[in-house]
Amino acid sequence: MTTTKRGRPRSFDREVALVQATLLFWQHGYEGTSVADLTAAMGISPPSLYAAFGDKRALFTEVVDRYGSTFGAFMGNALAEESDARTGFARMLDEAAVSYTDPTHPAGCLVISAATNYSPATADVERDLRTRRAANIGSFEERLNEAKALGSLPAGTDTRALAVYFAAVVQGLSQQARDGATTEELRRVAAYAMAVWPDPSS
Amino acid sequence: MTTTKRGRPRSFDREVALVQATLLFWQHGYEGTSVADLTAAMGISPPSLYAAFGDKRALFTEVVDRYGSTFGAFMGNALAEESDARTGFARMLDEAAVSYTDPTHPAGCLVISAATNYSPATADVERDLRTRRAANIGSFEERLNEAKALGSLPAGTDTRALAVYFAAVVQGLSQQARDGATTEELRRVAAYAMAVWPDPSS
DNA sequence: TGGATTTTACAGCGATCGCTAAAGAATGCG
DNA sequence: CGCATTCTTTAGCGATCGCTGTAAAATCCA
Repeated sequence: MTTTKRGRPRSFDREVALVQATLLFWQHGYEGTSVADLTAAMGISPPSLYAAFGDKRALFTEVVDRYGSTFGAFMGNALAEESDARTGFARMLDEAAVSYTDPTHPAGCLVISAATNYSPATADVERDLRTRRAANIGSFEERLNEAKALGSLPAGTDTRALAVYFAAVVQGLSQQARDGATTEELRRVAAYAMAVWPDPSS
Repeated sequence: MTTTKRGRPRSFDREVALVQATLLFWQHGYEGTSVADLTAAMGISPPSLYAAFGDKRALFTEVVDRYGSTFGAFMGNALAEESDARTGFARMLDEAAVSYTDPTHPAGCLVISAATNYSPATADVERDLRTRRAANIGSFEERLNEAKALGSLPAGTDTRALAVYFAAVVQGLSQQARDGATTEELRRVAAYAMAVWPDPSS
C-alpha cells in the first residue's frame, strides 16, 4: 500500500530553495527578479526549477503564501490574540516597525512592495497582491466592528475609514523601512499613529 | 547676435511628448515602461526620443522634475502658504487624498511608486527617488520645528517621528489610491490621521 | 540485471530589452 | 543653388527575458 518514491531523487532541498526565492522576490519584486537570478541563488538549473515549482508565476504564488504564514503572520496574530482591540492594533503596528526593519531579511512587506508597478505582463500578479491587501483591510474593519459592538469604540466610529487608515500606516511603515528608516524611528511613528484611536467615552 | 534654429525642425511637441512619458512612467513605473511603449505613446521613433531626451534614464529624470513642479507641487504649497502648521499639514493630506484619486491621471504619487523594486540595473533610479522622498521628510521636519519654536507644538514634540509619520501617511494614501480607494474614503482617512497632532496646551 | 521513472545539465528557442549606425528629408545660411 | 546642420525613418545590434527539447544520470521495482 505504501508507495515509494521512484526515479532520480531531487538534488536540492525544496524548502531551502523556496526561502531563497522568497528573499529575492522580497528584495527585488516580481519583475525585478529573473529566472536566472532565482536559479543562481538556488544553485539549480532552469529545468529543475520548472519541474519543482511550475513556472515563475506559480513559484511566486507559493512564496507569497508561505510568507503570509511565516513573516507576515504577526499581523493576524496581534489582532486575534489581544482581547482588547486597541491593544491589538497597537501591537500590530509596533511589531510591523520591528519586523520591517529586521536586518535578517529584506526590509518592508513583500505583499506591499513586490508588485507595485503594473505592466500588462504582470497585471495578474498585481491583482493577486491587491486582493490580499484588500482582504487585510477587511479583517481590520471586521475587528473594529467587533470592538464597536462591544462598546470599546464609539457608536459613531467610521470603521471603514479607520481600517483604511491602519492599512495606510502599515504600508507607510513598510515604505519607510525600505527607504532606510530605523527600528526606533518607526516604533515612535507607530506610537504616534495610535493617537488616532477614538476616545470610547465620546 | 540672435542665433536662428538650423536644420530640420522637430516634428513633435517636446512638451506634449514629456506629458505622455509622465503618464506612462506614473502608471507603470520606470522598469515597467519600455522605450517601445514610450515611442508608441509619443508617436515618434526611438532615435527621435534619444535625440530629444538623451536616454530612458534622462527622460525619467526630466519627467520626475516636471512632476515635482506640477502634479506634486501641492505639498510644498500647502505647507508654505498656510501660516498655521496644523492647517498646512491638514490641507496637504486632504489635497493628497483628492489628487491621488484624480481620474484625469494615474493614481497615487509618481515619486512614491515609480521605482519600488530595486534591481541592480535600476539602483540609481531608486536612489534618486529615495533622495527626493528623504528631502520631503526633511521639509516636513523643518516645518514642524518652526511650529515648535513658535509654540504651536508642545516643546517635547518628537518632530522627527512626526515628520516620518506624515510621510508614512502620505505614502499610505498613495498606495491605497493605487489599490482603488475612493476620494471620499481617503479624505476621511486624512481627517483621521490629523488626530495625531499634539495638543499644544500639553 | 533490465526496464520504468524522475531529475539532471546543456544548449538554445522566439521575443523583447535599451539603444544606435546609416542614409534620406527638411530646414537656414551664404 | 550648394552646403552645413538637424531631425527623420529603416533596420538591426548584442544582451537578456521566460521557458523548453533533448539526452544523460540516478533511483526503485520486478
